[in-house]
Amino acid sequence: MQFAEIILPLNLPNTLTYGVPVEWQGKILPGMRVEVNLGKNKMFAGIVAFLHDQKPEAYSIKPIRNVIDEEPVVLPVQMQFWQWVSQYYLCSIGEVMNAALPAHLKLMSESLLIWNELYDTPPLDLSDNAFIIAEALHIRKQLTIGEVRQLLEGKNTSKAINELLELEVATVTEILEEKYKAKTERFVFLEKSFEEDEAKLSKLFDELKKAPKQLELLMTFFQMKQQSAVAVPELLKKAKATSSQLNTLVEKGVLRLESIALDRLALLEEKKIAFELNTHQQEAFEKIKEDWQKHKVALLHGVTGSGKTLIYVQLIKEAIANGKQALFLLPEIALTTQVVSRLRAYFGDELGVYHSRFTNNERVEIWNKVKEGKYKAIIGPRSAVWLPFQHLETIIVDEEHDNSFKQYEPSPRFHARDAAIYLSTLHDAKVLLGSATPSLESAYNAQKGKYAYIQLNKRYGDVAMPLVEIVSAKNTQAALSNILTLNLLEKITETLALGKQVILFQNKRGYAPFLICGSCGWVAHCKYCDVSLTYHKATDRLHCHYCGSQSAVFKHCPQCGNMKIVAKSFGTEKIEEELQRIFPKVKTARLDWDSVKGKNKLSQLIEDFTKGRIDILVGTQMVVKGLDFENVGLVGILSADSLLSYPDFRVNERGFQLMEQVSGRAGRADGKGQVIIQTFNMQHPVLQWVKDHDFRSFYHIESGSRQQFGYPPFSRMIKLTIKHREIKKAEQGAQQLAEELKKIKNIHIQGPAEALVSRVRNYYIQEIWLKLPNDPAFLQHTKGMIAIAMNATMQKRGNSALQIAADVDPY
DNA sequence: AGCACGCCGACT
DNA sequence: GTCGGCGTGCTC
Repeated sequence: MQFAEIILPLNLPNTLTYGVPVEWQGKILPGMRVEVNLGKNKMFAGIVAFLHDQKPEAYSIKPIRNVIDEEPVVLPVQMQFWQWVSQYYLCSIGEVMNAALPAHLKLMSESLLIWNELYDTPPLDLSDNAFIIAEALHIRKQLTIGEVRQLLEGKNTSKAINELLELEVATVTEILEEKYKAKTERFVFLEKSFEEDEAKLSKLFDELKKAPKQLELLMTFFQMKQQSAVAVPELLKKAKATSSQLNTLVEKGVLRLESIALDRLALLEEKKIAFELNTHQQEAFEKIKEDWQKHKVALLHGVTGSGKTLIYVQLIKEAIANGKQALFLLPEIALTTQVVSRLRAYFGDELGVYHSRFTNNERVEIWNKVKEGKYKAIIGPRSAVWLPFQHLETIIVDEEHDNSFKQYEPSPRFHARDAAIYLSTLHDAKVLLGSATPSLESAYNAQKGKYAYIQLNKRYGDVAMPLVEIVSAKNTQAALSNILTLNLLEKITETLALGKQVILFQNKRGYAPFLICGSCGWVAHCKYCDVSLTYHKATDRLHCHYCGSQSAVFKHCPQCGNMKIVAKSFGTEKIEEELQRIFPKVKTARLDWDSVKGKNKLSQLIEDFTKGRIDILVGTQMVVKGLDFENVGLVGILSADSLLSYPDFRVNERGFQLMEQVSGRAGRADGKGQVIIQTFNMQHPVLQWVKDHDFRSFYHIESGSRQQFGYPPFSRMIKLTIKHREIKKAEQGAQQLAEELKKIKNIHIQGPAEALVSRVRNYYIQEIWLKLPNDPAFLQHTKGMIAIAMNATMQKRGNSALQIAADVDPY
């Protein structure tokens, strides 16, 4: 008897063992999807991890019901990759499968209610709900549980269904259906007999003289056939015919219809643009190639606007020329911009894009095209690491420092850059990390000689770096604005007069991030989370930025009854309002999570700004990432202090990266860009580094203090989050986990303690931070021990509702 | 994820 | 007295 270890898309501690029926032996391969039963009556599509012949004794074995795929959908290399992610990031293999496979390749059975044909009409002695279902069932013959739920609006479905089952009005079965549907179109062909027999054909024409419409249809068909395959809708349109006329010809045995699968991703035109690297780019390109002889990973440190993209393009071209594949990772937001169309122009159909905006069917097709090698290169965000590459030669991670490469929720909490570096070892590929402001880790690895280091410090066309001015946030005039300093207002006026655009950056959305009672100091808080509420003028309500809940604005202070409730601090909404007041004729717009919620809002906004239909753009983080605007003369950072004063060891790194990136938005074309940074703390070292564009000083000072306090990259960190609906249970669970962890040698345990936001969506949150020595062999072993400690805590009595999550490298 | 088992509250 | 709420444990 042969057995198969099956991965299911569930958070199970291990694979499950199923029996391989004799008829499938030798036909089942690892990576194929198989249909299996789980529990009483559910069916799943699981992935075969591996086959063996050791009969498990502890439980009875169910057989594999069916083999879904003819060849593996997941390649052996990917399976190794999944395994690594699961071990490294302390999550189950099922969670990895869930993240990695496109939704339409993951199947779970649905219960289907079927009408009992012995009944002519629904019986009358049913309860109201059961009768509603029975009526629908009588007409439709079958309904899924989801459809029943819709019918009853979610109320008491199981009770009503049980009633129908007991009276045998309906029966229930489980169905497992393939979710991916190929897009098809019907094409028209001439029947063989006519094709070979000219006499028969001319006889037909004679006959059809009596049916001029059919004749015309047939003539049009012959005409179109000369050019290409004839699709039904086009034929009908061109011949001005109806489908019944076409059907008559089909019934007469003249024409034949055939459904053919279409490629959803086919490009309309394919032309590839040629390009040349400039001297600096060419030098950098050659150095990368040379360094890759000795190092697997190279760090390309190139200032904003130095033309890194063309170097990437050249590297990808080479990989393709060598018959291999390339992966180009970018922060999600950058994909919405010009980069994709630029790359498409270079690579045409050989480049695939992997996007959150593709439909589930399209994602399956992208998956297949990568697996079949039809796509030679893929550009995508962090999720693109999951694609089934056959043989990668080159991986590029642009904006390598960007924290959107890290997934926080749900598990697997992986970092796409680090995962991609591991993936490269599986393919024996090379990695290029690119950034204007490298992460401290990568810079450290470069300095230690683990990574090669290539610098590109000339902006394209020798454009100068923007001039940064640090101004005191106190320099305001109450009559004008409390937020915008006189310096900034003056510069805005100047810039607009020159016909240039302005970007203002503020890291808070909404109108006022605090609503505080001017009398007793009471602050409006969320009912479900331990955070203050933000006032949004657009909705005239208070919003929680953690759980998304909204509530009405307070007219009186609930604590002291005073009416003097004032807004504290300021968000993007408020800034835009002030701008409109001060510059009534100027066109302003807002770029933040609220303003681009709609489907095409973001690309519309970007286009409007690029085309000069907007003069001043106010935004959060979103304005920083990958947006490439030519005509921006001034960038204002309104509140540097909020970027430099939150409790995290990476605050300086984040602040430096962010401000340096924002500054890079200024003066990309002519180099006369200006940056104004408003602050209450003019002497802050990070501001000086930004002013001088001084990455070296930032690196030396910051890495010195990291070493002194034993923070990464001089150690590794794991954050354990413990959640429970009851505060006592959360605290107890965290305490128990800490006790388990104390058994592990050589780890430093911090906590447990309340999380910074100690309650979200009514769950109380405790945290334990672990510091581990930075030694790969030790880490692997210790992570295993941590996983054991987590499981031991979960399995303690009364802890089943406790949620414990590990976040490895939580940054 | 779903489903069965089991223990406490509000109803016939 | 029972029906059914959800917390708990398990799925090869």
